[in-house]
Amino acid sequence: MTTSPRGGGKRPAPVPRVRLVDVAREAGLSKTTVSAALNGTGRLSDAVRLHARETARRLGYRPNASARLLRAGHARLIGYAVREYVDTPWSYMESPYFAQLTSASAQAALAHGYALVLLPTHSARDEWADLPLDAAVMADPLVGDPLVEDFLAARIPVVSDRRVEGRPGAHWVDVDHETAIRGVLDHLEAGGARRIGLVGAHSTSLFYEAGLTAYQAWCRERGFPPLVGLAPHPSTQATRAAIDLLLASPDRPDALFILIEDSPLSILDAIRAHGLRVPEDLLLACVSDDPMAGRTDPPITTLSLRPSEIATVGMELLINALESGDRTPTGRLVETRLEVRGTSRRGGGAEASGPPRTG
Amino acid sequence: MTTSPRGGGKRPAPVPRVRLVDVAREAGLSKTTVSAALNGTGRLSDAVRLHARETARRLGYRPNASARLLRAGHARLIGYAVREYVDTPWSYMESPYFAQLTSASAQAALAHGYALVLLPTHSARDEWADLPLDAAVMADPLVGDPLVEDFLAARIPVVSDRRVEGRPGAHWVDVDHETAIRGVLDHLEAGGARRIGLVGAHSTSLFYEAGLTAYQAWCRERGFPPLVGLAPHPSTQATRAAIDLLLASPDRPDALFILIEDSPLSILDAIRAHGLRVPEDLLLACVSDDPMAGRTDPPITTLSLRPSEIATVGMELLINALESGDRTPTGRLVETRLEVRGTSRRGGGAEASGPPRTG
DNA sequence: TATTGATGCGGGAACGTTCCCGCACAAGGG
DNA sequence: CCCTTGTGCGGGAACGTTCCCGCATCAATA
Repeated sequence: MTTSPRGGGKRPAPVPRVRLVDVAREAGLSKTTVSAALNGTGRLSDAVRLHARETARRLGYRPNASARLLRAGHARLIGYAVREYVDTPWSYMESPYFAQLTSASAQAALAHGYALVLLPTHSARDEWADLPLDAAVMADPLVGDPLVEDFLAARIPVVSDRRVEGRPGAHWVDVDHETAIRGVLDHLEAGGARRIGLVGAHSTSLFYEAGLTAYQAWCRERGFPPLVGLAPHPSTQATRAAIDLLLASPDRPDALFILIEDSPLSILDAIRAHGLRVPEDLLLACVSDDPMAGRTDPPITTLSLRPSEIATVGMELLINALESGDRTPTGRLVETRLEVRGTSRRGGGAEASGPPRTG
Repeated sequence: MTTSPRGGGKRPAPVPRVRLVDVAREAGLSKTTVSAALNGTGRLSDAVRLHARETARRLGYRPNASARLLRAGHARLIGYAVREYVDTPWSYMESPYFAQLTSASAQAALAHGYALVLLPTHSARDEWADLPLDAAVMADPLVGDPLVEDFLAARIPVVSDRRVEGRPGAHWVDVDHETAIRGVLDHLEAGGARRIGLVGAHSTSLFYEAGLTAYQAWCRERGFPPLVGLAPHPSTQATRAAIDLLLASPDRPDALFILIEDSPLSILDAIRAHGLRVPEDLLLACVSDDPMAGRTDPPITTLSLRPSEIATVGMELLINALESGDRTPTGRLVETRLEVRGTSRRGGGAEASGPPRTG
């Protein structure tokens, strides 16, 4: 249904936009003078400046953004794409990590006077070639990501939230996976766990690989058995299946560390379906940035990857590189944060010391 | 070997971009010809077209987006701002409704060849005046929203997800609140409820007002007592307090309809804290687009506002208006969807008929 | 041979802005 | 009275692209 207050429409009437030169003519000035008056530049008498501004206001003049851009040589526009969910292009907003990364990126960009453009996951060159992008944020890039290659080839600086080799124009921010993982494992061990199961996923993402490697090294050092459940992909169903597999095993873990950022509720459900109590029968820690994790019963101990922090730092790096014109790659590590909550504390006592930090 | 035309600087090496004219010179052609060759336009021999393309490829030519925009007169860029959360500028991604609205908007825009630019909630004119925006999406605009006014004044068409009066360039998509609310209430009544409590919020959003009005009218018709719990603002804490108030009352409701999109888990918790079983002691229906609602125990009956649908239809309206140049306001209603699940079905029987639709 | 039409390519204006200049004029010092 | 310096404003080129033309050339037809 369409509300159309006036049925009989004439031509679309392509109202010509009022340009700088229109204002100039109306004011009896040159466009140079009007431009200077509006921008607060140049040497002008107050009378002329005021007159120009008043005329512009009266005519409803709006400068043409495209023309400014062409002159300025940059658009103050930053592309943003999440590369992980290539199959399900737009579902990443459902992930708290990416939701926070996205909004924090937009916020950080705007704080520097840039705006963020949302690109689709599967973005091909022709999707953004027409966009005057100055830089790009690539969340969870693939290895040898073609999209990243495209940007670099176009000499558009890129920042990603995964460590990459130093190539000109390719910047990165990441967390110290090894330290973070070990921090969680140490914490679970301190809570009495001796058989810590790890739930990871097959993925293009480096995160799971790094996590698995660190886990195995840690187990070897401690002489603990490595108990790994691997989901074919990081989904709720697959995660649950992996958990089931671990918990159904004859030598069941006494603690679980979920590397996959999944719904906190679903994870608790999966465990309870095996008749296990948390934390009495099983300690639990999850990688998650879902605020919900703090509101479950019991609240879940989480390792936060700190997407907001990553976004802020990454944008800093990116804009630094952009405005200095320096293409030498830069990178920074940000600290993860271990939020110790009920699922990893037996007896519900106060936590040992302040929230341990890793990194 | 190219003769470096501009910038004989020893500074950070501002590598001169290769322009169309550079390709033309290298290929021994005119820029007109090269342009036509690359764009697949004009009348050119295959030999020349190939040669031009090859030369462009060899030199790594990338067309300047800003220049194209200036020529084309439009940027194919659409602004996007969520106006509801003015106080907490970027937190809207945590709401499934807005998360879905955002990603669906970006997706729909791209399907039409447009890209979405994320604007901050509190966006002032100077934040986007430099952006070559062709149109804008305003999610949950305020009444007489100054940002909307700015856009309209700049002759930039706007679409919002709330019904607005017909002003030139202002388009809208909305759901039929009345029908939707009544649909839920009818459903709860059919499940045996006679004392249906409503939890709403004070807000700038029309949604709560419309909901409350429809509810009160419905109760009057049925002769049911209106039991309303109002949260001062739509937050988890305030919602819980409102629920508590209703459930602690001596004449407790036998069903609850939560108008506020809150965490499904938190709502179930709030009810259970009163020692009530769902759906045995209390039927429950919530306005929510959180996929989690389908995975709780029992799964929650929800009224979906269908943000993806709203975004898709809205983008259609917007781009239609944009490309036709027609500023006469248009609007469309989309159907809500009532997902009947466990919390509103006593005995866990199969549902009466297919998922009732409203609208 | 002259006329027409089609084909292949290039010249140059336009898009709307900013900014480097240059010019006119006034004031002040020698 | 001339020279210098400073002030106020405008002319016009650039930014890099697209696209409307016009000018050749050549084949086909009268």
